[in-house]
Amino acid sequence: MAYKSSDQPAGLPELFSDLVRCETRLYNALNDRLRERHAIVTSQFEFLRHLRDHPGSRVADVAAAFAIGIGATSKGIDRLERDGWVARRPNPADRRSSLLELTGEGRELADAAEATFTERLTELLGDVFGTPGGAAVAQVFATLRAALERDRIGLPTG
Amino acid sequence: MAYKSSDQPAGLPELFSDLVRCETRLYNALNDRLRERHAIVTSQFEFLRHLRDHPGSRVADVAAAFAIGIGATSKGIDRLERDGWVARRPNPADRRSSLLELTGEGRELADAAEATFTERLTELLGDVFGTPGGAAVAQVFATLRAALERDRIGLPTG
DNA sequence: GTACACTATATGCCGTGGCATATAAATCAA
DNA sequence: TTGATTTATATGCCACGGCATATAGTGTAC
Repeated sequence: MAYKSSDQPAGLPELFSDLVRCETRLYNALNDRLRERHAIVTSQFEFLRHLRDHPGSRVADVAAAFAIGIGATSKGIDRLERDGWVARRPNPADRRSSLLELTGEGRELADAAEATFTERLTELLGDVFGTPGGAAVAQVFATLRAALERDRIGLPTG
Repeated sequence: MAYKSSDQPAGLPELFSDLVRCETRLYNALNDRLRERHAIVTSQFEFLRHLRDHPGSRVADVAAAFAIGIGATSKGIDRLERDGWVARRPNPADRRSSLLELTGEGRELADAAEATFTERLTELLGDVFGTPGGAAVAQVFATLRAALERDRIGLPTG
């Protein structure tokens, strides 16, 4: 049976606070390391990694994947393009949109930054999540993410 | 034994992606509901709730609690003060700082917004976390948060 | 094929946070 | 005391995201 909103298990607000505070600090710590080694921040690394693993994405595809606005995504891609890491290719099937792909430099950066990212993340989370319990937590969030995406919850306007 | 960074359990990057994407969508969904009912967003609610529960905090205390910069915190408090929800009281022990507290309106808003917040959060997370496994996840993040705070990881500069 | 609705993206304005700096006050050394 | 150092906060500049709008291209009905 689905949870009724009249049932309010104590602990959900505390869990959300803990999640947000962990995420803030992890993001900051990853930013520090990526900035010092590669002169990019985590959000840029995530774009690069996504485009490496999903070449030919359109701006709207990227926006949907990250649950951020299309305008913000367009501007983020502008910056990566200005820095020579991403190219907009004409979309033969639809001249309103472009197909995005990494340049050679962009791919090198994505790979190098990924090593740094994974190393730092392992320092930060390995003790807590490198356990059977950690795998269970990962499963919970994969499930939650799939549900939020299926129901299109929390997408910005534009 | 602590995790060595040379061990890189597959799944940590995926877990981090899932966490960030869940958090983005949850924050957006909570923003929507709080904006429509109380004309505030989640970050403002979190400030109000914190000041309600920790009256007499200084700006630096709030910044540390949320792992954001002191400047950003000062400006956030400015806005809450401008809207009549927070007051800066002179700190008798140190005239450089102020002691923060909610006004009567601020307290009413915090309480009303908390009901909305908890209701929406329960709709969003009740099914996934209202279970014994959910309690275990909560414990993992409480532990992680405590470790990050103890080691002062991920604090912005100023 | 032309008008009309719809879609994809780019752009402008605004609010907000990070970071560097300025200012005021407290603390410490002599 | 007084001068140097440190601390707490406020402020200015910049980057970035949300939202609204503009523009260009697509699809559809007739």
